Amino acid sequence: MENPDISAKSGYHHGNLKVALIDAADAIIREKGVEGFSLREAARRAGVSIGAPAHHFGSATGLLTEVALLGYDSLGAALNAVTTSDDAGDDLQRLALAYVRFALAYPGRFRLMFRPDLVNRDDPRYAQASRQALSDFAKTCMRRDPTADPMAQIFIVWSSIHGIASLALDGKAKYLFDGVTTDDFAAEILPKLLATAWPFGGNDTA
Amino acid sequence: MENPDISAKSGYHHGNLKVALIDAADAIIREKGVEGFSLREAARRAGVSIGAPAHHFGSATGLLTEVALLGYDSLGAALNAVTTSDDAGDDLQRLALAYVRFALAYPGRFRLMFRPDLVNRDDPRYAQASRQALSDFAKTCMRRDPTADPMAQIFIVWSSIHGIASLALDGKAKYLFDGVTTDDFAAEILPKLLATAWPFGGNDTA
DNA sequence: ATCATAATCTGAACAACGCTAAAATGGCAC
DNA sequence: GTGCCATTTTAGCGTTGTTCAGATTATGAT
Repeated sequence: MENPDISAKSGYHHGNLKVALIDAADAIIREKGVEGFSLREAARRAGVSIGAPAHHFGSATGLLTEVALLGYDSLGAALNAVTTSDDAGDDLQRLALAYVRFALAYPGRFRLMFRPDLVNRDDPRYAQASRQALSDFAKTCMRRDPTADPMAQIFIVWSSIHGIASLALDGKAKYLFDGVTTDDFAAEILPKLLATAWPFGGNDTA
Repeated sequence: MENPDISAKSGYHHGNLKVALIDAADAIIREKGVEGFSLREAARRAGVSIGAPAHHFGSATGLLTEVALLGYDSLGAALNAVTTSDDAGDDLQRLALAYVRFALAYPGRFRLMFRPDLVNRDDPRYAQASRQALSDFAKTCMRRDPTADPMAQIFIVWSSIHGIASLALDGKAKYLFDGVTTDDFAAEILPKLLATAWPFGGNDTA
């Protein structure tokens, strides 16, 4: 199931244990969600003893922080991959779509990224990674309405997107839209929703 | 700290163990957050053996579900307590303020209510409680714009509010608004933010 | 009042977890 | 080769949720 050449180079020393553990943790979270993760199972999957991770990460939080950082990287990449135009409203709409689809495609990663109890947010790389992931997003916000207070605008728009992602991930969309599958929501309902009911999509100050 | 007459009626039988455990769990969550909760400590606080809760709730999830249900009740009460006017936009704004303030005032309860791994959402009372809590809110949404698709509108507005609450609770407001305390955010910044940058506050279709 | 039955609670056991520290092992510079 | 240092193992501690046999109390029928 996983990349076989990641684990076990040879002998007593693993050679690549740090990234092997991160990969194992990410895989567990993808398969069984954040709550299904355990440090011991990550060690097991990496083919190593239960005390080994401590040397590289100190604690479970240390390992999960690395996974969360990768999560922010992949979110940033997903947002960075959306096509841009000269209409900031359209761009914002596509960014929102990508944000929510990322959450639905990688629910474990996404949940982990916003779990302050599982992640060490004092790590300076955390602030850096989250800032970086949302940079395109922030730029587009300000391009859409340069007159508005930047912080206020970004916070409000981000909140809206993040709320949609969170509630959709928690199955509230299913609950409101009467038994629609996650795939249908991401493919059909969500784009329509963003195009019609979402107030940040149009070009207000063209 | 807790209500003393809740625990321990007399002798072998507790007499009121079910609600005593719910109260204990709620208190733990208030003091130490959702992650600080443990079934054994709830039993300890109720002055009862570690196996006792199982009889009433089956599992930890069972007990936490009861706490979450009370959480929805208190959220519904908080939303129900906001003053209403003939301007649906203003009302929506006040409801949003109350929603976010509830999340900031009861962070443990709020987080628990949206943790599918800790709560049994198949319990029919769960859907009922969450529907009930948001009923005022849904009504005001439709009063504000009767022409819009009800489900779409409610989902979008609720998402926005919920996102603000979640991000503020996670300290992202602190991160965006440069070292502001939670109290300052709730008292000063948030009302201003909702009045100016929030797109659902004004009376669009008066 | 007596007694069977149901409800309630105890206490011990089990498997799993995160974390810690001492010991063992292997690679590497010298 | 030898000694040092990073790495990994192993064993142990304290904690958790869950299960279950048995003890205790309440209830309701007779």
